[in-house]
Amino acid sequence: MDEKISTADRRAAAICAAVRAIKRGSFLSYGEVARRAGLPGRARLVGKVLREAGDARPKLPWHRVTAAGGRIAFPAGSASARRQLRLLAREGIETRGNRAVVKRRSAGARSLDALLWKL
DNA sequence: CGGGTGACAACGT
DNA sequence: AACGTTGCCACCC
Repeated sequence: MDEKISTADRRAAAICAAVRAIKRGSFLSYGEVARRAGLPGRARLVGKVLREAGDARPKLPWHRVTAAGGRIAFPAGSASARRQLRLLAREGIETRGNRAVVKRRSAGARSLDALLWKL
């Protein structure tokens, strides 16, 4: 049975591999996972793959994948969001509201919009 | 073939 | 920090 391996399946496999490669205690954004899987620009595909993998691959560390800037992709307060936050916290990742705290490089980069808002 | 949709990202206001 | 827009790509009607 020479199963034709569709590109979709090949991509899904690459994405799962990239997710499995995320070390315990750290996390990556969808875009970054896509890039590491050799699929730059396919962040949305990562989301789709993880959603479907949820039913079939309970071992996959899906909780280590966040939206840009550590934001949790699920609606704040939803069961899924709380589940993900709990799993991250359990690995020692600091969480704040509906996000995983990203290591800051410096404190001065946000002046721009902070101004607009604040005043 | 055209339009809607989504566990996204980047940018502007 | 919070929305709205646009770009993006794979899928499904």
